[in-house]
Amino acid sequence: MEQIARTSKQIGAAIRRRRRLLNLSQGELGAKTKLRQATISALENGEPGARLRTLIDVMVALGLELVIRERSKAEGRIEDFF
Amino acid sequence: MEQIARTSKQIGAAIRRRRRLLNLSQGELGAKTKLRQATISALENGEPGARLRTLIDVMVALGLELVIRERSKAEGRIEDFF
DNA sequence: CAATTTTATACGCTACATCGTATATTGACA
DNA sequence: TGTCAATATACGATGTAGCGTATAAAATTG
Repeated sequence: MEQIARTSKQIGAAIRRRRRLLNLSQGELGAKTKLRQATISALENGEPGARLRTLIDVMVALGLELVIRERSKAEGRIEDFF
Repeated sequence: MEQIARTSKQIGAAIRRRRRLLNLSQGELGAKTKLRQATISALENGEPGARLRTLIDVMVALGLELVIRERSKAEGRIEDFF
C-alpha cells in the first residue's frame, strides 16, 4: 500500500498502520531501533520536530521506504477536478 | 520523476535536484520557507538530525510530496534476482 | 583571470528531541 | 467489570538543530 504523506501527522499515521500490520508494539519497535517507546509514540503522533534519523531508523525496521516526487494534483480532492 | 530515498543523503540529494530544476538558490528557498540558507545547505547535505518540520516545509515550497510504501525488493540491486 | 553569486562553515544562543526512568491513561479481552 | 498489555505523558539531563550573523570556500559567468 502506498501512502501519500504531506504532513508529519500523515507520516506518523502511515508508520503506525505499518507497525500494527506487523503486530509489533511500540516497545518492540523501540527495541529494534534502539529508540524509546516514548519516542515511537511521539513520531506516530506526528511530532513535527522529530528527527529524520528517527524516521529513517523506524522505516528501516518496518521495511518501509520513502519516495519523493512532484506533488500530485487532486489526489483525494475531488473538487480539483472541477 | 520519482526518487526512492532510504537515507537522509538521498533525501537531501532529491531536494537539491528539485531546487535546481526550479532555478532557486538555497537563499531563495530559505526565504520562501523562513529557514536559513545554512539550514537548507545542511538538509541537502543529508544531515540525519534535521527535523521533519524542516523537510516538510522545504518539500512544500518545492512542490514535492512524500510517499511511504513497502520497501521494494531488488531496487537497483541486481544480485537480488539470483 | 576577475568579479559575482552560491554554498559551506563558524560562533554563541535558544529551543527542543531524545534519553532513562517512572507513572498515568487508555485499550483489549476474559 | 477487572486485569493486563499498550500507549501517552512526566521529570531532569544531555545533545544538537536551527537561529542571527558573518565569513570562507567554491562555483559560475563575463
